[in-house]
Amino acid sequence: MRITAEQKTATRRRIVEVALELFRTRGFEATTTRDIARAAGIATGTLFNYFDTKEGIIGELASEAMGQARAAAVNPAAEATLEEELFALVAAQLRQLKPLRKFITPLLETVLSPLAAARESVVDGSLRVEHLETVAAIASRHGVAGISPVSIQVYWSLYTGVLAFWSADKSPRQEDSLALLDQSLNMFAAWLRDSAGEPNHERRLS
Amino acid sequence: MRITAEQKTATRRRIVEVALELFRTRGFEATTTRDIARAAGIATGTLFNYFDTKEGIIGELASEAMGQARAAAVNPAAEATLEEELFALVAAQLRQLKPLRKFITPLLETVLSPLAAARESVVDGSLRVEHLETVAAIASRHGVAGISPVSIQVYWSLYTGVLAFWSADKSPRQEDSLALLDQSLNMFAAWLRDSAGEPNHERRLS
DNA sequence: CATTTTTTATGAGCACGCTCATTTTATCTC
DNA sequence: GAGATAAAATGAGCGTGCTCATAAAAAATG
Repeated sequence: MRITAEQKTATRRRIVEVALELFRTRGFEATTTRDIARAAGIATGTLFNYFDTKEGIIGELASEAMGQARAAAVNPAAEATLEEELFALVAAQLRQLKPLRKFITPLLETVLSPLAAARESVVDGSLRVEHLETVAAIASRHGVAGISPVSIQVYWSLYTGVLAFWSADKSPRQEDSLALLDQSLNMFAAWLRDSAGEPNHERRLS
Repeated sequence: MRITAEQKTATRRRIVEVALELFRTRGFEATTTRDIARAAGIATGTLFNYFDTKEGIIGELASEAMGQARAAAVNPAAEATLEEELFALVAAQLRQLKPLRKFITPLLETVLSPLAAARESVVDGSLRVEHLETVAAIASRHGVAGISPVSIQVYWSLYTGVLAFWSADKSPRQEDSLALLDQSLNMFAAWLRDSAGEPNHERRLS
């Protein structure tokens, strides 16, 4: 790695860190990109050489947190059920994301929201893809291989619902979010098992 | 109703209609509030005497569509199941919202998204409340009275998931969205019945 | 080293949604 | 109807996220 390359990553880190500090103290909307640039000692335009959008900065933070959560949740407790493993994964995510909780809403909107699923990659959606791959891997380890696209979409609805609820959860330690997660996953796992071979009974618009 | 009051509602209608036309032809983001004002023959500032935000304009359109859907779905087919009635309601909504489908994303983000649930009423959230009341009424008519807050939240996750998917659905007549809706509601209704008296088995963060 | 080429930093400037002091128009009072 | 009061319309202007022509710095080439 060359000297300048080191400087580049150093600048990138500095941006992320001063931004986190500013977001924490003043909130996301109240922090301008000019503020961040000034605090990082660079010009406004330079900021956008490092991140495409303001949301991208939180995206980086969230991305790191997600990676750590995935690592923390590789818990091969042999007797764990599907829903227990999924619960452990998402709970780990919430724990890692906790410092970002208060101002993660804009990120959820652009990256994680169901709305981002088919959007023309305003942001690259790798967070989504990676998470769904992890989930699929866990599911197939529990004998539920090749989940149908619609099942995946159902899971995504529930998952983003939990994240959204959590980001605004007023209960002391966000235990309401954990309850929601628990129920969502129980329902989902039970349904996955039940409807394994069932035919689709579709309905039509009249 | 006085003459000027009539003029006010006329202006309001005109705004909504020219906005719809512009959104349809150029998209939501590409249409500026200045464009809308000019097309409606008023000043930019005047536009904001009628609507708080640009999204509020679609909000009005969506609100009308939702009302019509509710009216259209009061179908007292005596032998309909819970999931069938819910399906009819949401399918009617999708039908009514269809003209707005391509540019409804910003509205979903501000009003319908799970993220809006606990947000400090940036928009008034009446769409959410009204829909959940309708759902609760349908449920209690099927013997599922007093749904728990967490069940409501689960429903909301699924519902917004469907809307979001639908808004970007590439299938010819959005039949993929209907399949998702069908599966989501089947799962939800089955779970509601099963977990009627079951105790919550919560888990904790370690 | 001198020179060329490539990469990175810069900040004035753009277009946007939205505001608000001011002006215009409508309504009320006598 | 003249004057006073209230309501509505106006558009210059604000602060925002982000762009892009230009300048500075670094790397490559001989």
